[in-house]
Amino acid sequence: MNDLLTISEIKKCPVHYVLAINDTLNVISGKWKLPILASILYGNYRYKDIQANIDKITPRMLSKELKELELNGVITRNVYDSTPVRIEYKMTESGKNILSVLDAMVDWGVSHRKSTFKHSD
Amino acid sequence: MNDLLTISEIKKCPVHYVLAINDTLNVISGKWKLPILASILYGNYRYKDIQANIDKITPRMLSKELKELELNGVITRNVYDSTPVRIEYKMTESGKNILSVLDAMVDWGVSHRKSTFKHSD
DNA sequence: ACTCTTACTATACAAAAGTATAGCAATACT
DNA sequence: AGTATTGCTATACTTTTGTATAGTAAGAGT
Repeated sequence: MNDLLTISEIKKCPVHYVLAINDTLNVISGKWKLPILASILYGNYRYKDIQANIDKITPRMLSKELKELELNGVITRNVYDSTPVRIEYKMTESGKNILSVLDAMVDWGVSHRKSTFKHSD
Repeated sequence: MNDLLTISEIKKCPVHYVLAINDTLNVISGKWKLPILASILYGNYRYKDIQANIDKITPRMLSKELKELELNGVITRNVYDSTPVRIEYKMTESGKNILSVLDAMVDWGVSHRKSTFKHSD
């Protein structure tokens, strides 16, 4: 799916590190992955709620990304036999931990902006 | 360039966090960014060296990505007036710190793989 | 004048990622 | 039978990202 080349193809960085980095990138890259994860984290578990919560996402993209996130073990999909049918997407335990990566990204991003004197954007 | 939507467009997450995350994603996403950064980190400073070091990258992509990384304040470009001309790309101090993000990604990726019992890929 | 080296740029094309718009299937309620 | 709600799928299209291949510019050496 993602055939990013990385450190391994260059020198000694262990292969499983590279795989790990690629896994992580797969989970967070793309236009809608983070918005979706954030929405679920903030308590929107149902398709309609997530859709309403994210401005301008199309149903195609939403279901595509939800499928991928489920496949990657980041969220779960549960069907409840109420009526109308209720389907809930929730973060897995492992999925929740991805916040630590986001924290690292915020930290670097903020200090990088400071040290590089960016004003606008 | 990257109009990733994120947490802010969903709820309360502070805007500068979102900008920070987007900055970070811009620096590491795409097929060649990490290989290039890794190559420079490993001591390949010159265009030819980086190119020789990364299998199958085209000159177009290499110069495109180097420009972007420079623009983003992650690497510097220095021209030395030797002959033939020598140009060196090096990580900025801030650029080097992005390793902390990669560490977080490796950590999550590895433990996620464990907890999800992935075997192959 | 020709060749070598380094560090690229130009043009055309292919593949991947995302958008727009419409419609479907299941169940219940009226 | 008709309408509403939820959770999607289908098809066609545009945009972004990456590839392939060739060529350029500047200086030194022969």
